[in-house]
Amino acid sequence: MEKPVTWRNMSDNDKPTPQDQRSKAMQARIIRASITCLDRLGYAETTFARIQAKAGVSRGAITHHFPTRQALVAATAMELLAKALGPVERRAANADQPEPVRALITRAWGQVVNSAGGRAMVEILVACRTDKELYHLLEQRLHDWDAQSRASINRAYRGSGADPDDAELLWSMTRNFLRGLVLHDKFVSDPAYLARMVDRFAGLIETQLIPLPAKDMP
Amino acid sequence: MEKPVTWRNMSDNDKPTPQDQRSKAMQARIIRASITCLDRLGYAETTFARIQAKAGVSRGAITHHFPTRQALVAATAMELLAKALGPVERRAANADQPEPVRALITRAWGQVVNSAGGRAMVEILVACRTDKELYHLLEQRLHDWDAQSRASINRAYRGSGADPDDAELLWSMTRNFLRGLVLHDKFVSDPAYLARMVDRFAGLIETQLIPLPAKDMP
DNA sequence: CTTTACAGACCGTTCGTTCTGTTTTTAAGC
DNA sequence: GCTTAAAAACAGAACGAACGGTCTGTAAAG
Repeated sequence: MEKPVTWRNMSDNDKPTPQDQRSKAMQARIIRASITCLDRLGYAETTFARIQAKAGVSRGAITHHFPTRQALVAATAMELLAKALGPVERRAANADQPEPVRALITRAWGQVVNSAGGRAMVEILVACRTDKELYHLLEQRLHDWDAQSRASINRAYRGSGADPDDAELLWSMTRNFLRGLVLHDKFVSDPAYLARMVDRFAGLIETQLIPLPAKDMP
Repeated sequence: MEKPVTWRNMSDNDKPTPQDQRSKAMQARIIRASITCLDRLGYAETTFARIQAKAGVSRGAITHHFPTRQALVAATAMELLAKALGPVERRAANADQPEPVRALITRAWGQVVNSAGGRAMVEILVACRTDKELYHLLEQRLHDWDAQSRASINRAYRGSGADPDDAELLWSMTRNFLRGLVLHDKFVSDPAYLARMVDRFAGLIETQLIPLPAKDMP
């Protein structure tokens, strides 16, 4: 009752005990079901009962690891954020310079935003707008993630705009644009139109966001 | 009990009867409260009880005009969509040619998307993703509105891209970008960053979307 | 023997919807 | 115009379902 330690302190380099492994596996299982529910049912319908059924675990298992619904969704968001940094930190195949901007944007769309996890993240962000308790749990992490994402871009690209932080500005715009596409889907009857929007947008950003040669990277 | 005729047939040019006026006023009052609730509480917390309290009307009044929650939100969406076409169809002050693109985008952001109605619309679009009943009520209207919005842009601007429908593609991208900003707010600590994103984006679109002289308009 | 990991019953609240009344407007017969 | 019956516009009680959170009990790990 004292404190529901959702994440054990792993700073000391203990080997993970069997109990830790079991806990981590259970949490991962619950979070995976949470992502599916958020994507397919939305935040409001992502209830304990739904996740319980989808994950095939008991009610007690969920409430033990995540005392409130907001805590569960927050944990889900952190999991998604951790995975979402992949494309930004990826280097081009020849590693001599960063990935071309068009390829970067295309992959960010196809593999991150336009996936079950990406759509789940949109649900969480929308919920953050009105659920103060959820936002309180996530605010710091979202800001940290944003800073990390911008720093990664600054390391590998430069912007052609006036401001010195133009590269991260352009990348913030790109993330924002791709996220919006999840909702624009409802306006168009032809899904291919979204791909055209991505392509046209990538063409615009491509002229502004220039890959830095590897030797110029800090 | 037969059919809850929410909208009376006004195709014939009768003068609106007192009862119609009263109905319309009540519906507007409920919808106004619905917009406020959607903006401040989100779709999930926009309940009959909340709207009832905010609008100061009885439960029966709401259920009489809107038999289900989805019907109420759908009516709210139609109201918002009707208002949202304003900036697109507006002409420049001198009327010799359409409004400059930068001014158009700035106004679309400040007066449409980044307003209580704009944020409410984002909530509705997100809800459409997972609420099939709501989406069924709105799908056709959303597609029609999309076509109307694109047609308005095509009438007053031309795109500099390869495709003949480049203008409407660029405008779809702009709408999508501005909508996403409502959520990007949660990532940044400084709200002014959103304004910078709008400005940078407007600068990009400005080079691609060219106002047509009035004489060239159909 | 204590603590953690789970299991599942339980509870007060709130939800959307349905329903039965009451008042106001409309339409019809005269 | 006046009377009157039907219909529409509300008002508000009632209901079952489902929600999040809590609480007690059991097995496994430390």
